[in-house]
Order: sequence, then structure tokens, then C-alpha cells
Amino acid sequence: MVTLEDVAKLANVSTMTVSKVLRGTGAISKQTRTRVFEAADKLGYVPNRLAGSLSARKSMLVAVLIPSIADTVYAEIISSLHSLLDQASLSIFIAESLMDPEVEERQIQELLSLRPAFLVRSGGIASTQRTKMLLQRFGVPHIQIWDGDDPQGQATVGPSHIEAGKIAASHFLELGLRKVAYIGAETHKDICASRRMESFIGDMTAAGAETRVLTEPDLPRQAESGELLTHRLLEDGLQVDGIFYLNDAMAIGGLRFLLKAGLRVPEDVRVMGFNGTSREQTINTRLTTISTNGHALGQTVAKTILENIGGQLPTSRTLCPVTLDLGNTT
Amino acid sequence: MVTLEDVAKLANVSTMTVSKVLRGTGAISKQTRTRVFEAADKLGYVPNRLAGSLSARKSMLVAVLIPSIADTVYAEIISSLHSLLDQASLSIFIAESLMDPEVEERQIQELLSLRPAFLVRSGGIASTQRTKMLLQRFGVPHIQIWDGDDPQGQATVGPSHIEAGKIAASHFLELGLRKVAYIGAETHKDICASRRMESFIGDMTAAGAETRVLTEPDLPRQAESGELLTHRLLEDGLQVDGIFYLNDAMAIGGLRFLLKAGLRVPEDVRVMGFNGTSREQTINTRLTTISTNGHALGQTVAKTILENIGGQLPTSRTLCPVTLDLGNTT
DNA sequence: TTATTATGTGTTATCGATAACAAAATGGAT
DNA sequence: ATCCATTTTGTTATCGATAACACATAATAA
Repeated sequence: MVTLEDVAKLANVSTMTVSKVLRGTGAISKQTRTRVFEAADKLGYVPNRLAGSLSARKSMLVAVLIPSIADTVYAEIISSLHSLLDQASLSIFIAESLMDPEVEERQIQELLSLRPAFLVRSGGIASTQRTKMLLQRFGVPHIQIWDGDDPQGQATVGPSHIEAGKIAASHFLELGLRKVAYIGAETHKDICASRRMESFIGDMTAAGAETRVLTEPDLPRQAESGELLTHRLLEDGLQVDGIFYLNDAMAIGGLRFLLKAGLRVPEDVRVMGFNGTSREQTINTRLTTISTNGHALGQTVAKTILENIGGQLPTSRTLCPVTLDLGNTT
Repeated sequence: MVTLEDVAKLANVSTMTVSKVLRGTGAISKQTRTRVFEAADKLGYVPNRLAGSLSARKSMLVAVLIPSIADTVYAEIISSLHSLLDQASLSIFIAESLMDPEVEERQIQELLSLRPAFLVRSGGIASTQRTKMLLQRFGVPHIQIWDGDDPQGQATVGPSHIEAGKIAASHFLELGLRKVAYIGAETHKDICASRRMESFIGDMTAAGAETRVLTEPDLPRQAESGELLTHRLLEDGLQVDGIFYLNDAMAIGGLRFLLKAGLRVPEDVRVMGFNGTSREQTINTRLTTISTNGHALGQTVAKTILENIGGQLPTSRTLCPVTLDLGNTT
């Protein structure tokens, strides 16, 4: 393995000089610079950032902890985050918390063991006491994303799920709906979803509408679950004129079932999703949904990181806009 | 920051003893073990893996380079990879190549600077000469995924895109189609897509069918592009009875356009996608598609890594199955 | 010419762990 | 009590860089 020293020997300078040249710090004459570059190039030298970070007591790593990489929302955020951080030579490493506080704790420990410069962590789950202590003790600049309503991190970037619920409610109310349902899954773990549900149900109830909540723990948040729960809702003989789903996938499953059951959407029942991830995928139906812009969120996070790298990350809160995307299901 | 030494002092032993206890190596008496654990616990010690890896000359890092994190296929692979590697305390860090050989080269360099134990890299693009040299020189165990037809890595895991194209062709031929088109995008960069296209067109032509290829560089591989290119195809006045799309998103866009244009699917035109990512998302239409199992792929990769960690990664090739998912568009 | 700055370049200590080997403690067996 | 084999613990060197400062060398001023 080629080291700084090998390059130094070939270029006939000290390792320190090579280090300076390669990082562009310090004052090195043009000739030695080219000599060093040539040597490094000839040897195919790739710096060892493990050693570098250890020595400099600062790393170029950004740790990201999200519930699931396979979830489009987070994937989009990370992708956008990556593309900006990349320009600053910051590497991203990721872990999944699966919405489980215990897992989150373990993962954060793993992540911290790499001594990242920043920790980007999805909020929305009830972190354990130990997790909070760890974060505090380590003093890593810590950005919480997704749960914009809860300013836990030093910086918080995310949509307000309370607002999302309000938007759904006000839209349903404008349409004059009087009997509505919320259909979700795993509500006990997902604080963000709970916020949407509560503010939605709260507003609807306050306006005198009849409400119903259907959730079931340990149900994957997929189309089939939407179908299942919608099926259950209808079985109960309940007549609803609007359903707000946990996410788009479940809304689509629900739609599937409603149409199969002979109901007309939006004439008989109106349907609203959350997340806007399905806009791309549907053919005739454009789901009415409340969407957040993952790309923008990622950008904001990246900007926050780049602006504060090396310094103190100030406490701040950025609320990302949530917008109502009118489709043809309401 | 708490170090090994702090723990050692508190437990009244040497750092080496602490190191051994925490890693479970060497023979340490039960009492010192508990003493060390208690001390570590009290101090909230989290090992510094930068230092550890540097010292042990081996890291617990797995580098992953894929075209795009936001792409469902890859996200699924990484997610499944993560969940297995996690059990072995292997951390994943990722980078996007954007299907650009230059970017790939830069990213690989960044990734190698962390001295990963394994490099998982998506094939399907034409790597630069320097990239190949780097990989060889570094001798990192290197697993190529996605392009199962091209055994470039020490281990290759992926579907055969040639087979995928053949499956599409044979299905179309069984249905008696005589005039078919392939609609794609960015074909010059994406070798995998090219393989599908070529084997599809090859087989169709060999069977005497009339074929047409419509691709355009620098077009995002999204629904809109599918709409656009399908529009263009129809404009040309060409009558086709089957279209094979680059991926599901584009197929869905295509479908959207075909239906808008008053064509019946599958009666007038048959449509086939690739990837099976949309099964979840559609409501009435189940797109006929050729799908690969990203989860299984990730598992295979993880297994390969876990089995060969610390040792030599033997050259191997695992072809992942591609299956025809019959929907109602053919 | 000598003193005084800049401008380059090199020295030494250090970061936080682990490997490899060395030393001490323990426990029978004689 | 002595010795050898185990079991347990500690020492020293090292991994590959960087920080901080020290030392040359060249450029400018007095």
C-alpha cells in the first residue's frame, strides 16, 4: 500500500511537504508542488483518510440514520444530500433504525464510533434516554430531519406533520365532508404519522365531523395494508365520505379496494394520501396527496452542514413546506 | 472524548486489557472483564474505529457505489445489504456514480481513501482505465453487482440483462407480435439497458419481426420521458403492436400516452416494463414487467461478504433470476 | 554588508487504537 | 517448597497521517 512516505521519498521531500501539497495548505513552491503531484500520480497514491482523520482529530464523514433506505422519501433526501456533500469531499455513511428506538441506539453507537463530523438523524421515533445522553456527551453536531415539529437536534429540518394533518382536514372540510377516517399503521412508533393523524382528527372533530381511526401495529406501510384496512372499514358498515391515509402507497391500496367494492372515487368517497411519491407511477388516477420535497430537504441539510463545517452548529429550525397536490381522487 | 486509556485507568488495568475485553479476544478473567465493562459503561465509552482500523490494518467498512440512491432498485439492494451486514458490525458508506465513468473514478478514489474491507460496485457502465488500475492496485475485494453478464469484479452478482431481453422477446413472439419497439434513454452509458435492448431487438429481428429503437441521451428515465418518446413513436405514424420499455416508470408514462391517444392496451398495443418497481403503485393496471429481486441480490452480496471477510474473495459469478410478471398490459 | 522579513521545508510529538511478544500470577504435581 | 504449565495481564512498536513549531533559504530594507 502506497503511503505518504513513499510519495515523499520519490519526490525527495518530507512527508509533511507532501501532505501540505496534497491538501493545498501551507506555502509550497510551484516546482516542489509539481514534483509531488507527479510522484503521487506515478504511485497511484490514495490518501488514507482513517489516518488523516485520526491525526487531525476531525473526520470528513457524515453519518446518516434513517428508518429505511428503501423508503423513497429518505432515499430522495440522501441522494440530494450526497450530491452536495460530495463536492466538499464529505463521505456519507448510513444506517437504518427501522423505527425502533433500541435499534436506533445501537446504530448511533456504531455511527459515532467512526467519529463523524455531523450526524443526520431522522426524528419521529421516541429515542431512548441513553441515545440522548450519547448524543449530548459526544457533542456531535446533530441535525434532526423529517420531524419538523420536534426541535430535538441542534438543527431541525423537516415538514410540520401537524400542518399536514391540518391541510388534509381543511381540504376535506371545504369539500363539506362529515364522516371521515384516518387509515394508518404502526402508529405507536411513528410519531410523525401520529401527529398527522391527531391534527387531522382533531380539526375534523372540532368542526363537528364524525371521525374514525383505523390503524394496526406491525403492519407494513404498503398498498396491501391499505387494502386490508379499507376492507375492514367497509365491513364495519361505516359510511365515510373521506379517507386520509398514512402514505401514498396505502392510499393506492385503499383506492384499489374502494373501486373493487363498487364505490366511486371521488363521488362516493374522497381519498387523500401523503408524500407525493406516487405521482410518477399512476396512470389514469392522480392521487390527491400532501407532499413534501425531499430534494429540498436534503439541500437544506447539506447547506447547513457545509456552512457550519469546522465551527459550531447553531440551534435552528427549518420548516419545509408541505403542499396539497390536487389530483382526481378528491 | 473518552478513550481506551480512560477506561483502563478507571478499571485499573492496561489499555490492552480493555481492548481485549471489549473485542472479546484473548483470555481475560471474568472479574476483570466485568470491571472493564462497568468502567466502559460508566464512562459511556464508544471505541474509535478510525484508530482501531488504522492500527489493525483492516476496516469494518463496506463501500457501495451505485448510480443513484434514489433509484428504488438500488435502494432496495442497499437496504437488504445493510440489514445483514449490520449484524456483523460492518458499516456501509455509499456514493453515487450517476452512470458517469469520470464521476465513478472520483468516487472510487474517495471510497478507497477510507480503506474499506469490501467494495460493492454497480457494473453496467464503462469504467475508465484508471478506475480499473486503481481497483487492481488496491486489491480490495471487489464485488460487482447488477450487471450479471459482465464478470468484471472478483465476484459478480446480478441478473442477466441479456436474458431479460430474451424473455421480453419470447413473450412478444408467443403473442404473435410482428412490429415492436424498444423505448429507452441514455443508452450509451447504461450497458445493462443496452444489453436488454440488443438481445430483445436481436431475437425479434431473428424471428422476422419488424423492430424500432427509440432512445435519447440525457433523458431522465422517468414517466415523462416514456410519454415523450411514445408520443414521438406514434407521430412517426408507425404502427407497433408491442413496446418494451427501459423500465417501469417509462412504461407507465408510455401507457399514459397510449391510452390518451385512444389506443387500447393490450388490444392494440402491448406494453412491457422492466424492474417490477411499480407493482405496488398502480391501481387498476398491472403492468407486465420483467422483474429482479433486489432483496435477494442484496442478501447474496451480504453473504459473499460475510463468508469471505478476512480471507481471499474468490472469483465467482451469481446470476440472479429475472422473472416475467404477467400483468394486464400484454 | 548586516539585519529583517517572507517564503519554503523539515522535525517531533501525537491521535487512539492493535499486534506481537514479554512478564507475571495462578494452580497443581512432585 | 519448587517447578512447570496455564492462565492472565502488561510493554513496546506501529499504523499513516497532521499540528505546531523550528529551521533554512531567498528577498528586501537599512
